Amino acid sequence: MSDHLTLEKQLCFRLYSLNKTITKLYKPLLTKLGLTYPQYLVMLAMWQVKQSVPIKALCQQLDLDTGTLSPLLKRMEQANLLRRIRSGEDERLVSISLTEHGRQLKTQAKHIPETMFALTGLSIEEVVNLQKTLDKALINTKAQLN
Amino acid sequence: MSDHLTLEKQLCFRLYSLNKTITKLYKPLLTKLGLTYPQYLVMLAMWQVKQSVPIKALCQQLDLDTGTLSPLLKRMEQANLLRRIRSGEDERLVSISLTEHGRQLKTQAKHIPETMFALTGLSIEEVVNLQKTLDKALINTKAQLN
DNA sequence: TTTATTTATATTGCGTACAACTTAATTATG
DNA sequence: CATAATTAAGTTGTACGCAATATAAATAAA
Repeated sequence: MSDHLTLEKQLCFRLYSLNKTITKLYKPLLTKLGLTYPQYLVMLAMWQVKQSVPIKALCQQLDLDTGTLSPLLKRMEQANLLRRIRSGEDERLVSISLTEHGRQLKTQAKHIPETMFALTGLSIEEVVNLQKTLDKALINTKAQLN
Repeated sequence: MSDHLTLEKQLCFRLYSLNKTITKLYKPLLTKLGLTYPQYLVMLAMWQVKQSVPIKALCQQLDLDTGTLSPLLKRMEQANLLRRIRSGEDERLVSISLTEHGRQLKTQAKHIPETMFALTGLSIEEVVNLQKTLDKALINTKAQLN
């Protein structure tokens, strides 16, 4: 009877649309730091560790494959954000470490989470609840991926 | 004190990640119909109308610009999903209408919304609530886009 | 009614995103 | 030990997504 094949009823379209809109809001903030949004995600991952990280670990953490990360990291190395060093022990491994410039960028990025939170116009409760639901959906959907 | 610059705390990373995961879950369903996810969104929009739709209207509805839609629609025309017809009244306008094949695909797509809902593993209440929060965030963030 | 501005679409260039494939190194097996 | 299987990165090809630009048509202004 009722038609579910409409844009308005699609949860996934909202997700797709909000993701794009938020990325656009990040843009002016990240451009100041010379980063794109996926590059910012790499920086978030790297700022959390003191040592170098193998590319494989970044792939898993960011849920990106090497087809995306390899050229992305190459561009970030050219931008002097990080270095790629092939491991001596296992010549297959390439580890990423931040440059001094990459580490220092963290200071300039400190305000971004609060700024973005404000731009969503959601209350803390709404965000916490949203996180919870998204986490549940993430766990469930990832489990379906084969 | 507490570091907000971590992947785990990022609402936006969850959004980004879930959006990608869901797109991957759509893939096998849509490949059967010869569609990509953005192409499926175009079909959802077109299935709701009987007549032709100007590209401008699609851009607004899908929140995509012509740099994305122009080549996408060209590929869909080549796949015999739709036709692009330049308006006689206003030669600038190009209107999109589905081919017979494009219209008939709707039947094969009918099950997709329910299938995808099941894959999220969320309850109806959770989805309704999620929709509500996403809508609120969408309205707020779009208002910030100048 | 010429000229300027606006509007609709298309094109170019860059950066993801991912499937499929390649290459080189390590580990497992016979 | 030699070979097969596995693993980590990188490469190739296709499709977005968008900023910036181009083009052509319609409207507004002078």
